[in-house]
Amino acid sequence: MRSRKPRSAFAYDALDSVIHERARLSVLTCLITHPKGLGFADLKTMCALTDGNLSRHLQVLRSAKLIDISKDVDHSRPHTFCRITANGRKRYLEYLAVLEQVIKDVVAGEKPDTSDGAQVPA
Amino acid sequence: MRSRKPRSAFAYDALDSVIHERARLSVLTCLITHPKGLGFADLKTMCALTDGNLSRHLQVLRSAKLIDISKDVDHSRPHTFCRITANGRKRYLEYLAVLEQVIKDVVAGEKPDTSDGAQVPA
DNA sequence: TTGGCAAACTTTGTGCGGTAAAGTAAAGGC
DNA sequence: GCCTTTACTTTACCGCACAAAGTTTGCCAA
Repeated sequence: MRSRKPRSAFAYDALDSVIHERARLSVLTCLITHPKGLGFADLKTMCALTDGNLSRHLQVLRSAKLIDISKDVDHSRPHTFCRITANGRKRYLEYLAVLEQVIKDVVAGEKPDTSDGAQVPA
Repeated sequence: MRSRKPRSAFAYDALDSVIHERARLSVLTCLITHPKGLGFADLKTMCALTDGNLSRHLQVLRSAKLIDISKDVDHSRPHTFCRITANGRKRYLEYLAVLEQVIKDVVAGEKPDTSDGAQVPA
């Protein structure tokens, strides 16, 4: 049982830094729950981001191949439409699995009663 | 039901940026699962961090009052010992709750079969 | 007894990247 | 016709993560 975990069991190096950033985590979570895609203004509101901020993060997500961006015109207004790619969905779910692992690690190790910390032999 | 969520439902602004950083998340997860505390070398190995990197993050965690650092001498060697504070535990668990919320949001919105994204009316 | 090597950190420097502020463009009222 | 609003993009700053170099102390070997 002890041999199962490598010594660096808490390294979490699978935590994709592109996704891990708060604003981008927010955007991607929006997009994965809205597979039809979302417009710029929708994302801006849902994620509570400023225009520039969102624009920048969308660029990062696109160059990482996590989202697709299409620009069309709606009611003679520019309209930027974003949706998550298949690869993006895959990588996002892998990222989520790491988050679940973190939670599992904590739940497994939490001992609420040991305020003196006298347990946990090694 | 729709009125329950604010418009910025995916903002996750409770995601504490001090904790969210990968290295620090790693360190804190180590410490919360080891309430007796851990030494510098232990943390370094478990979190797969370099000396300088760990040192820096420990300073940040301490000035945020999330951990206590005590320096004693063990076998006439300096020994830095870290343990999570009560406040640190509280804030870490609040952070974890946000992660769980992210997962819940995704699970609630995920529709694995809609590869064409034709469902989800609004 | 000192010279080197290693353990255990700390300090310094650099570059990336998140954020905000300013800029652009076009529609639509007044 | 100008001023505001929507819808973004670009630019600039600055804080922070990371790594590389520095420091201190102990131990072994010659």
